[in-house]
Amino acid sequence: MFIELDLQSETPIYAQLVDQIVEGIASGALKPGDPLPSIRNLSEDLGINLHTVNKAYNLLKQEGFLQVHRKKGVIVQPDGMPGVTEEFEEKLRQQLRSLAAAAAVRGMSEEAFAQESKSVYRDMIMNRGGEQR
Amino acid sequence: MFIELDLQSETPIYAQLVDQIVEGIASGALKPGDPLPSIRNLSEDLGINLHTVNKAYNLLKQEGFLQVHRKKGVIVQPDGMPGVTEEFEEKLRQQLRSLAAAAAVRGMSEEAFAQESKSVYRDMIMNRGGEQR
Amino acid sequence: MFIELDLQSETPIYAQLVDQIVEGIASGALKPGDPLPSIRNLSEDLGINLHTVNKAYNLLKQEGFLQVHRKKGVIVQPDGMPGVTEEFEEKLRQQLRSLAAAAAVRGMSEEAFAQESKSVYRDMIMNRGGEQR
Amino acid sequence: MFIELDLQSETPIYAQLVDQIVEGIASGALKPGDPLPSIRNLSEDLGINLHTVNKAYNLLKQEGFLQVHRKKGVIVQPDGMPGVTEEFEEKLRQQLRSLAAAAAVRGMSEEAFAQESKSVYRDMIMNRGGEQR
DNA sequence: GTGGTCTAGACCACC
DNA sequence: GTGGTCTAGACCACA
Repeated sequence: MFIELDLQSETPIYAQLVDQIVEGIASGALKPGDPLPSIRNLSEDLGINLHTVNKAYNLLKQEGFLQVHRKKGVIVQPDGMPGVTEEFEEKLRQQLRSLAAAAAVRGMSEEAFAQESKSVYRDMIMNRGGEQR
Repeated sequence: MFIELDLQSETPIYAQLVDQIVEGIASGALKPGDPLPSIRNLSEDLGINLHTVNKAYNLLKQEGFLQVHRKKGVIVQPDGMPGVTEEFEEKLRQQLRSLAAAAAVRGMSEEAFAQESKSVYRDMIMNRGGEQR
Repeated sequence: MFIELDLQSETPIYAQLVDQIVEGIASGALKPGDPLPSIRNLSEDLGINLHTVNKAYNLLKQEGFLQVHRKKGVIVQPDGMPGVTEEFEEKLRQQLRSLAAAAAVRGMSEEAFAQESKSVYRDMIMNRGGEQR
Repeated sequence: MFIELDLQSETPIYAQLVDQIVEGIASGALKPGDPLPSIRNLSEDLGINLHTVNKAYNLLKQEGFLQVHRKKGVIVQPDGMPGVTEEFEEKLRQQLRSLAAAAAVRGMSEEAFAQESKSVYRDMIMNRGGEQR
């Protein structure tokens, strides 16, 4: 589980963290029940502030992707991930619309766009069950 | 071409403006050469600040989607839209990755995700050549 | 709308803030659409840190009691408060259970307990429509 | 007398313990003079730390709900439970106020709230004299 | 001027 | 040791 941050990026650090952890779960690098580094450890490793990590963890907890366990610390949700809610679909569609519009205007075809989505998804999932950590 | 702003949204107003104009172009509601409302007019209509509209127009100009003429005012790029640059593809992929990860974690299948992308694109394009304004 | 904090209390400051704002809404002292003091103003007035107020506001936003409006700042949810969700009922019952148990053990009767609940609710609502601010 | 802990809950384990023991007394599952498991036994059964159980027992002793004997070990207060003190009433009212406010804002009526309180109390008491352990 | 983000450093409750 | 809370002070994007 490697995390790479771009401190120059305009997307906030905590959001990058959230993204990468979610991708870690999606790719299978992080499995349900797996422990995550403690806030302090991770913040030190990444050279960022503890509150920034805390914010990311909290967001993921709210979304139901992580649990804060009294004994094990922070772990990946072991009791089943949240499903595809109405709310999520709405947000997904809205973001896709924005991307699709930009793609369409630049001349990318419907097939190309769908293909791109498909391959991105596939690349992410690819090595499920593969790397353990 | 109707523009709807959500003043409570987390996405800044200027970004919503950019999105909706791009979608307008993608859908065919706005065609190359079509005039856009003046900064002053649009800002008044929407009840927002001049600077906000200005920022949106400037971004779109930079991306090559709009032209700003002294005489004709702001018009939709008539000389061919920018194509699919390497830079754009990279940005697209990165955003799709984030969406795909969230979708995958929530149990949405590759097909469902690709299908969603496809249908969003299609809905947007649907009435090309249709409504003029 | 007066807010009183007990800095010695073991309930965190941000939680006291949340409570009092919710009580303000319940009592009618705060009406839908009403603006709340800016984070900086309130934190200064109360002599606490800006982040503490921010946390309270954020929690209330998440719960749907407040909105962060791009132009008006923070306001009381104007589009209808969230209803009685399954989740809320569960939490309510759990907390009532704890209170009821302590009351029962100390010899407070069912009627007395229900009566207490009733009168507390009533006192809170009492001057709805009354004080404006 | 079964105790169930939720290690993910926000309420500390010792507090959950306190709650459940009080509920046990209220429901009649634990009667005055009844013995409670030794600290060591209970902590092992629940798979938690000695200190945690100890803290819970101590709090209950301070409140007058338990007695700790050198010989008999820990037993439920046989000499009459503490009554409804001024202090308790104040705490009760304060907590009810917080709950009532949240309920009111979400549109729960005074009757519904009082009814909920009543039924929670009743469910707890229901099988008094019933199960022994 | 607003909220959002980030840092640095501190104390505390819990386990 | 863990996460949770609070403070102080800073910069930035947005409007």
